[in-house]
Amino acid sequence: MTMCQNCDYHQLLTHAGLEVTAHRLRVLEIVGGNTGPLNAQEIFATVCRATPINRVTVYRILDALVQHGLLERLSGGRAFYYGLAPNEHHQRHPHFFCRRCGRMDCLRPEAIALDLQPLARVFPGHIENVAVRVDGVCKLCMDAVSKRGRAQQAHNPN
Amino acid sequence: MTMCQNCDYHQLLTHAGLEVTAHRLRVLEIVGGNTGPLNAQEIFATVCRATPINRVTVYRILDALVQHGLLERLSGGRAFYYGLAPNEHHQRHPHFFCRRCGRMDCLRPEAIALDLQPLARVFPGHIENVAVRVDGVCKLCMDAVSKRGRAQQAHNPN
DNA sequence: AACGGTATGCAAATAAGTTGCATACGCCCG
DNA sequence: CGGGCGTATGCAACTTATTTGCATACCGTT
Ligand SMILES: [Mn+2]
Ligand SMILES: [Mn+2]
Ligand SMILES: [Zn+2]
Ligand SMILES: [Zn+2]
Repeated sequence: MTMCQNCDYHQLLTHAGLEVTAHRLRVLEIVGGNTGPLNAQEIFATVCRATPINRVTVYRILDALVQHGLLERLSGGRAFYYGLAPNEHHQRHPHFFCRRCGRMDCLRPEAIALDLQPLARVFPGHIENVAVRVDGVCKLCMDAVSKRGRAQQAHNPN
Repeated sequence: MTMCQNCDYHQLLTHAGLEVTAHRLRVLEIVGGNTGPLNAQEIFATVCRATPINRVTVYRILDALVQHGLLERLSGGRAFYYGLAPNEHHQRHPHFFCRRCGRMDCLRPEAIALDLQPLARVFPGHIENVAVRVDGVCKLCMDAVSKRGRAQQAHNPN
C-alpha cells in the first residue's frame, strides 16, 4: 500500500527545497511505486536497470529524502528499508519483515492498535518516531518451504 | 528493567540444552545485569575487561542464546542489540533507541498498549515476533545539547 | 587414555553504509 | 551567451558490523 497516485514527486522535491534531478525522481518513483519498502541495494539495482548510477549516489539521495521528510527509514535485518513517509495521503502503518527472504511488506494501519499517550506523558527524552515491526516468515516463503519439504519427503522417505 | 534477580543463568543454559561455559555465563550475566539491551561491541568490550575473548566468539554465543530463546535480538541503528528474552519473569516490552548516543532503554510494558488480534486473524504468513521501537533523543543527550547550546550562545552572542 | 562432538580463536571475507575529493551539472547574474 | 557558484554525482578508499572456513582446544563419555 505504499503506492501513491496522489503524489507528484516533482512537486514534492521542489516543495522540500531539493533540486529536481533525474536520479532523485527515479528513486522517488521506485520507492513510491512499490508495494512495500525497499532497501538501498534493491533501489540501486532497479535504477541501474534503466540508467547507470553510483551506489553512493543512491545512499545520498535516500539520506536527503529522509532528512526532508519525503521517505521514512525502517530497519529490517541488517539493512535499512525505505518507504514513502506518512503524510496526508498515507497513514502511518506497521510493517512485516520476512526473515527468510528479506522482503518487507506494509500492513494496514489498523492491523495493530497502539496507544502512545501513556508513554508520551512520562518519557523524559524527545520522541521522534514509533515503529511497529512484525517479524516472521511470509506466505510465499512458507509455501516454498512446505513444497520443498514434500519434494524431499517423496524423494527420500525416512 | 532487563535486570533479573530471579534468573539462574547456569540453569537457563543447561535447561536450553547448551553447554555451560565461562564465556556464555559471562555474556548472559552482562546482558541480564544491564538496565537495557546491549550491542555485540558493548558486550565484547565488557567481557574483555575481565577475560580475553574473541569477537567472533561473542557473535556465536549471542546467536546461540537467541536461537535457544534466552536472548532477544533487537535492531537499533545499524547494529543489533541483545536483551533477556521475555519469559515468565520478564514481560515483553517496547524499547527506546537514542539516535544521538546509540543507547537503548527498556520501556515499561504498559507504555504502549497494542492489540495484535486484528493482524493475527488475517495475516497469511507466520508471525514470530512483534517489536515496538521508539526512536528519538534521550534525556541525557537532550541535556548535553542544550548545555552546549547555552555555552555557545554565551560565548558568541549573535 | 581415546573418542566424538562442541566451543573458541584467528584470518579472511562479506554486507551495508560513509567519507574525501574531483568533476559535472543546473541555475542565476550580467 | 559566458562566467561563477553551489549542489549533485562519480569514484576510490574506508569503516563498521557481521559471517565463514578452518584449525585447535576443551568437555563429557566410554
Ligand atoms: Mn509502508
Ligand atoms: Mn528490554
Ligand atoms: Zn519471505
Ligand atoms: Zn542519548
